Amino acid sequence: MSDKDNFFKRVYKVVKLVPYGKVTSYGAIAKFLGAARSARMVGWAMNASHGLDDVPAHRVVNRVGLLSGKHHFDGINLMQQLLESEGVEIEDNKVVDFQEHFWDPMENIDEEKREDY
DNA sequence: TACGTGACAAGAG
DNA sequence: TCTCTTGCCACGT
Repeated sequence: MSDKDNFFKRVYKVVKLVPYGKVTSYGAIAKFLGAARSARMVGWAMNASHGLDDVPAHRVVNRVGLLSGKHHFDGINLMQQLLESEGVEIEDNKVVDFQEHFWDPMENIDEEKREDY
């Protein structure tokens, strides 16, 4: 399964699982995919996800909750607006109460399903 | 074919 | 505690 799908597609699968009103980090996704030190690749995957309507890239932020990818959205505030519409407060390009909104794939995707990634 | 780039994270000093 | 350096690897030129 994962052999056929490239790293990007695996990233997309995880991002799609992020629930409404929640956010996760590049590192968390990278770690989940077994490439903890390849968080940069997750960023690349997000960059390549433009045009893919079903990939909620706005729910992916860096480890401190910073919206480091906002400039890659059509509008500078689009990412913020999308998150706020989901109930996630943003202040200074940063997620307020990041810990409260953080969704960790390592803890929310059961092991059996992980093998599918 | 080869090299530089990149929306990050973690460890070392 | 803060800053710098290294690791990672697919994609574009």
